[in-house]
Amino acid sequence: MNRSRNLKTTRVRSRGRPVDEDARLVRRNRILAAARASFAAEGFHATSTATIARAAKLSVANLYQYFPSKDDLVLALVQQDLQADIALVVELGRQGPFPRAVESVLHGVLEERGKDEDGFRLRLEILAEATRNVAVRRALASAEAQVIQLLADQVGEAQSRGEVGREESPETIARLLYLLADGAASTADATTSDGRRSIEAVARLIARVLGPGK
Amino acid sequence: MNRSRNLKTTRVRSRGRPVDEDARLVRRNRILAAARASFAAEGFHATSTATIARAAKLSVANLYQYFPSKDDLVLALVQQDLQADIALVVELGRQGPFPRAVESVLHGVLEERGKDEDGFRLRLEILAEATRNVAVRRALASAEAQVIQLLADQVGEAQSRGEVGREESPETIARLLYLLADGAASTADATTSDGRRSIEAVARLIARVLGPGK
DNA sequence: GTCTATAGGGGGATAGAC
DNA sequence: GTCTATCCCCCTATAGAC
Repeated sequence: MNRSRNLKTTRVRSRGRPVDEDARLVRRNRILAAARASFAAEGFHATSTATIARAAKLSVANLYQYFPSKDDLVLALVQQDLQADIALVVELGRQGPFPRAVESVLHGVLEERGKDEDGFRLRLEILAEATRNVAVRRALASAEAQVIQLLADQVGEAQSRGEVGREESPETIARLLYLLADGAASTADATTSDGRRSIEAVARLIARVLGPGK
Repeated sequence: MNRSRNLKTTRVRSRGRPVDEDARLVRRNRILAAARASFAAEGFHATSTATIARAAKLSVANLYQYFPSKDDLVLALVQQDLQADIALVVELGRQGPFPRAVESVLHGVLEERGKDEDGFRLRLEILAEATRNVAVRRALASAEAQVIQLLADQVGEAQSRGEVGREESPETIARLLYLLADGAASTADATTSDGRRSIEAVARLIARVLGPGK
């Protein structure tokens, strides 16, 4: 739609014509959403471009007008997902005064596993892919560093407010939270009620020992 | 080698002829070793049977005499690897009196990541595969339950010896250790010296808070 | 901009010779 | 028991019509 038919010139560059950028973005996001569901269901390598195109309701050739290769599509999705992870951690860390925020983080991770199963499958897929794909590895390492830094900042502020003991550095505590969240996100039986109960117990234990000096 | 040429009958069953079972086992293990390296390098789905056969120095058709399908080969490897994980955790938990054994577990996991990189890549691959392959999922859930149970037993004994406080149940503490180990095994920057240092600090923190009553 | 059709290359698995 | 040769399907990516 909105085709200009009086301009049949082959190249129309650098004179910022509209070109329906909005429609392009909408379609791009539709592809990403389809790719997300497909990759989560079958993994990056077992998912064909045809499957994604079908889910996004366009042709394979058209898909290649939006992403130059399957690898580029994978990377775009990885970056989008890592950003969501960062946002989740930050959001969770803000819930309540700090030692209890630890419980919020772990509890929130478990909640998310129920609500956004695709997100957690994708996360495992990204961890595995990072061991062999350089671009994915870089994106993951960067996101990881950001999350730990953000957590450390939150812990530092909580220490200033006297909500968390000063026996350990903010970095160490942040790392501890990250390891626990990582574990809770990967553990197979976090989908069973027994598994979730145990993880919540761990969260309470950690919150208790992190409290202000005894 | 050792071919019997006077028995050209098609089926030689149930009259337990030698049939060189030993050679068969050797070859089977050579295939598993080749598959392990190949799967770790490229992942289950991106690795072709031709790649594995080449690495094991036999033909694809011959490989199919040992494993009826690629899926069966994957599953055999998964089970072998999960057994190794269990053995590792048990071994690590035995090193030293308990609160310090926590440090041994995390330290040992980091050591292993350096020594057996293939093992850790495979572990991520297994976690991802478990989300879509029922047989792999079952094997993983079973191994996970075993590891947590073994850890809980060790913690319980340590509590009897007064090495660990009784404020928390053995199961909760075991789960905590499992989550940390899981996190340490997945975390991308556990391969950097900064990352390792932080994780060791976490281990010390946990060992300290688990010590016998204050 | 979007499509259909197809190129060009591997993939898993097996038949049949030796 | 092991191999070579091959079947048949599906993959990523592109050419060219509309």
